[in-house]
Amino acid sequence: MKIIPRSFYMRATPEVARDLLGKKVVRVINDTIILSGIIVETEAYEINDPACHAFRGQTTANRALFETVGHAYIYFIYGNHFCLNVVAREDVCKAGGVLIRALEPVDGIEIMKQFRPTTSIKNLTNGPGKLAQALHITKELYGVDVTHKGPLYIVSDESYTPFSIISGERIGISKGQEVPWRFYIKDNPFVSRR
DNA sequence: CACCCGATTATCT
DNA sequence: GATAATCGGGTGT
Repeated sequence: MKIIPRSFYMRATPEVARDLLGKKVVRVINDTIILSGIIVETEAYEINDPACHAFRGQTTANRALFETVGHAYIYFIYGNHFCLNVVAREDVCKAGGVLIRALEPVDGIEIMKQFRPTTSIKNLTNGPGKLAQALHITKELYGVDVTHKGPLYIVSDESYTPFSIISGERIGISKGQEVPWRFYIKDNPFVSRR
């Protein structure tokens, strides 16, 4: 259970997206409450891709995508939901990030249910807006460094069962469907769509 | 400042 | 599977 170093995120965005599967997102609230989940679904977005928020250049809202890798890029969408990305790209790329689309809940499940009341645990973190709500991820965490201990960071979890990876078209976009930059763990019940 | 729309979700049928 | 809800940010006037 080690924190993933910044160098991990300094590679081509789709590679990082694929390799984040099976890693663990840890959310610490008030230095005491620990919530965590295994990443089971991701998508890659980089600047030369019309579906990427950075495609039309840097703005106040997307600036994190252009800054140092290994930080959180969080955005608010459809008037309701926050979504979590981790900034990741190789040197030659000006901006890029990995959208965390779904988690398999591990620690603090009862607390997650308080942030996001739901009858079925399967409905707790199986979508980008859902997991942000369950882990209490808001714009306050914008730009947080996930390569050091703090309110939000990502670790490796060697005990997680080996799995197969499937890639395909990204979900919910109107441009850039050609590239297969969505990655998910085969047969995992917490993947948002199959 | 008005207009447009989106990397979603819940709630129907 | 179809669709309404909902609102901040980007764009252009």
